[in-house]
Amino acid sequence: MKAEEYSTKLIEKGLKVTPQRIAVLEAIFELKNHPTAENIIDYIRKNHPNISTATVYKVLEALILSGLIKRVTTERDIMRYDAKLEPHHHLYYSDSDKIVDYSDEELDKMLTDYFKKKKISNFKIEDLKLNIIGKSFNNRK
Amino acid sequence: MKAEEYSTKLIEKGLKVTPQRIAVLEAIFELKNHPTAENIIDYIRKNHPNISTATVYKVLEALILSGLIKRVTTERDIMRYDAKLEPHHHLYYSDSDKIVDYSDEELDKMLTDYFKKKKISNFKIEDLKLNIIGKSFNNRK
DNA sequence: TCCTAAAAGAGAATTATTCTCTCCTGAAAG
DNA sequence: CTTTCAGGAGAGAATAATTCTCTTTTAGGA
Repeated sequence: MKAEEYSTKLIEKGLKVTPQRIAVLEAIFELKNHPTAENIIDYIRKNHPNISTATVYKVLEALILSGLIKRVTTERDIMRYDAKLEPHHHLYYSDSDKIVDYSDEELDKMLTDYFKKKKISNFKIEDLKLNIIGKSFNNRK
Repeated sequence: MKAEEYSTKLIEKGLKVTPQRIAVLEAIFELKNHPTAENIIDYIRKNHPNISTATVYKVLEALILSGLIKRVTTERDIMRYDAKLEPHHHLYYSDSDKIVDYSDEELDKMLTDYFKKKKISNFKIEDLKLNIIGKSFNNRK
């Protein structure tokens, strides 16, 4: 994706366009495996050595508030980020820190249908995310 | 639950029984809303003022490894713990930090049936956890 | 009762994240 | 064209959660 496209995304959300914001957006879109803030900072510093960690954290916060990125839930005390906005679920590898996107419209339909019938008392569902925990068959990660 | 029962749990897992371990176990079982380490430490200190934070963290780690408790996934950088071992899902309140257990055998059956038919390539499923995000209808939390 | 490995304890160290305060920039107003 | 002003960026300190290191204590079997 080109810098111009990242600018467009920012403008659409009413955010000011700055080189740092483009760099953070680019990092999240390029890095696979749902990067941590540290991964993002390392990636950006290759081309942009002077960016401050505080700036990256502030940009991440702004991007989340605007809805351009999301946080991924984990069991660890490190936050991870996700550039994919379409509804999707995650495969959590129990033998590594790998997290892989899993999209499945049939599953989504089944789940929404299920909760259309089966209400949870005093709870209005906004989103459903299935965490699929497991590992690959072969030994290589 | 009585101290004796916590001892039994520890012994069953081959863990040494100590007052600190019983206190941590008791805290997690008594505290609702999936406590943080801080919640647990505060609770224990009421009866056991000298316990060190490092001990609590070490006990939590040991309990997780033995399978007596679990960590709950969150989007935050604070770890939370869960004493409930039966398969269950969680309701995440989007307007507070509340996390509530949600058990639903019918849902579990539907999901396992679904993934019995629909395999994910090169992935062996070990567990399925649905994160249900939403909020209560009324304003009170 | 004694012995030994495991556990607890204290406090420092580490790590991730957030805060504070200042400076800069770019658009808008005059 | 200059001034103003608000939002953003930056640096470094501060904070908060967790982990580590080293020493002392203890549980539980011999």
